[in-house]
Amino acid sequence: MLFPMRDYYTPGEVAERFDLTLDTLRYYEREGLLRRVDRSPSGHRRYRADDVELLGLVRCLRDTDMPIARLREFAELVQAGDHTIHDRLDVLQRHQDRLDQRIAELRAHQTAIQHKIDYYVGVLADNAPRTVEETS
Amino acid sequence: MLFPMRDYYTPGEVAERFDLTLDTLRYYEREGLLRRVDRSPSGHRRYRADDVELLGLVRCLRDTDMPIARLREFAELVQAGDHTIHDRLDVLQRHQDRLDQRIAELRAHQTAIQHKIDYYVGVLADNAPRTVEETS
DNA sequence: GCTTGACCTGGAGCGCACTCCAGGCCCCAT
DNA sequence: ATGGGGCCTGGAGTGCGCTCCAGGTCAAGC
Repeated sequence: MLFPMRDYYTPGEVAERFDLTLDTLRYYEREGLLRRVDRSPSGHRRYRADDVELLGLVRCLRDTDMPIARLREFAELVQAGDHTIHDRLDVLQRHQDRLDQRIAELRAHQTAIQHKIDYYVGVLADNAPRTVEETS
Repeated sequence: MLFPMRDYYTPGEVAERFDLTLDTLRYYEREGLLRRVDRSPSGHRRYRADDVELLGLVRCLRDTDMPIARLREFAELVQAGDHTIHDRLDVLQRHQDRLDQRIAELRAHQTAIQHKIDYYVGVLADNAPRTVEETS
């Protein structure tokens, strides 16, 4: 099994699972995106299953361009306890709405770029036959 | 008319049209995203219709996250003349492909986030009725 | 006992895309 | 003639999100 169910995970395991560097992992912790992670007797980090789960969500949100500052706010809600679930939902739902907008925007721009492509293709089509004639 | 057909446009007009600052406009020129723009006798920039058109495309590509460096390469192709149209098409088509990928990625993450939202909604649904009983 | 490898810390550095600033010029309206 | 607006320049500064580094600790294997 690539990522077995266990009590604790090492930094290396977690970094590999989410394709993050150790530096980024520590950076996220410093920035308050994760709670202060447990340590082994020798001081090495030990990520619990719920750290890993939160990190999965963090990764998802970062990959969809949620800024670190908002992720920190979300993480603070998570730490504050179950009574913040409504607020968390709010954060996530707003993010989804922004994502809808962003996707629509990308699509619109993509259409505009396609028009430019079509225009260029037209230019090539107008020129290519002439080139064929010239070379024949 | 908001943006009349004219020989030249002022920096202010162009900035407003594309919702860019004058600083950004100058920055783009410095970075080679536009050719060296014409000047009035007093040294003020005068954007021609084709500057404006290219800027429109630049805006589109930037808004879809094409990095400045690649935009510069594209702008160099534009300046190099009509024989680069094939290369320009290549740049644009690759960008469209990346955009397809990016949109698919955003959608996938959005689905994952939706699962989290649904989970939270479930938690609220499990708790709310109990709260109602308690308060009645 | 020594090396290797995974990890630790605090802090500096980086790349990108702007963004801001001081000091100056020209032109037009009052 | 004076004041304001719009623009000019070169260069410094900003914010974000990492990323890198030096110097150190610890545990396991040869």
